[in-house]
Amino acid sequence: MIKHSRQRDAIRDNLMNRCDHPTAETVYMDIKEDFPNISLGTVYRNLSLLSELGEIQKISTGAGPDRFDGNVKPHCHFQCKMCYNVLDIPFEYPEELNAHASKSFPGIIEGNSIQFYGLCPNCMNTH
Amino acid sequence: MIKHSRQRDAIRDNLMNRCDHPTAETVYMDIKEDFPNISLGTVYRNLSLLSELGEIQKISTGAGPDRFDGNVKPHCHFQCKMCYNVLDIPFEYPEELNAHASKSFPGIIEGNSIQFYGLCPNCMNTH
DNA sequence: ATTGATATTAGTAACAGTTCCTATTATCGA
DNA sequence: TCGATAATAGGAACTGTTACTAATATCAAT
Repeated sequence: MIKHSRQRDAIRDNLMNRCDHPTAETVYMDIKEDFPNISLGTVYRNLSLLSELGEIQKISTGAGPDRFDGNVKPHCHFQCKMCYNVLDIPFEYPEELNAHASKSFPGIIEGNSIQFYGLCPNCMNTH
Repeated sequence: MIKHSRQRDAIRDNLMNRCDHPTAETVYMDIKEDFPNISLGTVYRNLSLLSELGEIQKISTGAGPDRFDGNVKPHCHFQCKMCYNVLDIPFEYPEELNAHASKSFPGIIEGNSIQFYGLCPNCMNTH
């Protein structure tokens, strides 16, 4: 049974009201302004819970800490190899991928994640 | 300037002669049979170097340690949510993805990775 | 073959990110 | 208001990985 908690609300709200892809640490620093005593463990615990519940999305990039996304609509991400920033790729998501892959795979495919990498617009211009 | 090393050869060979997606730890344990004194740091260093050189591929899954793949041809991976094993998805890789994404993204897209998740054939049957 | 410059190593310490533990506090149905 | 228990703060512990250092291996020039 899940009980309500003000901290969890704040974490959810923080993610819903931003368009970037913050780390747990970033969310933690932000929420500290309203909850000076909030613990980093609480942030991690609730980010995990919320992503299990499907209210947010966890993005593991392989470079640096995990990111989180309040937008759970399927979409692709891009990580810059230079600044490690994560951006959305705004193109039509290939919805048929799961079905396509299932044909050649004898297990159960529940979902997928597509990530691009390269140079972000910012780093592209300054180097 | 890169100098030859027997340890690096053994690491490369190990990855080339297997079809799974071992972790650094697994490679380390395997190679210990031929190089009892090899250090885990050496394995990590060479796996990084080899993947920078494009001789092998690094797979970051977001669940558990990184995996490595001696097959550098573009292909998709699947990770089981239950046993965390990583498998290949043997379907035609959507080569046009990068070009497609580039149209709607003002940075430079160098590559992508597609990962599926769900239940592997093994876990599907035993649960 | 010997030498010298330096890339690489083994071993270990340090580090980053995350999870776990425990006593205390907040939530919420009865 | 009370009682059961979910959630918390704070910090310790853990996992995967990288960094450090003295010793060793490689290899081009002699």
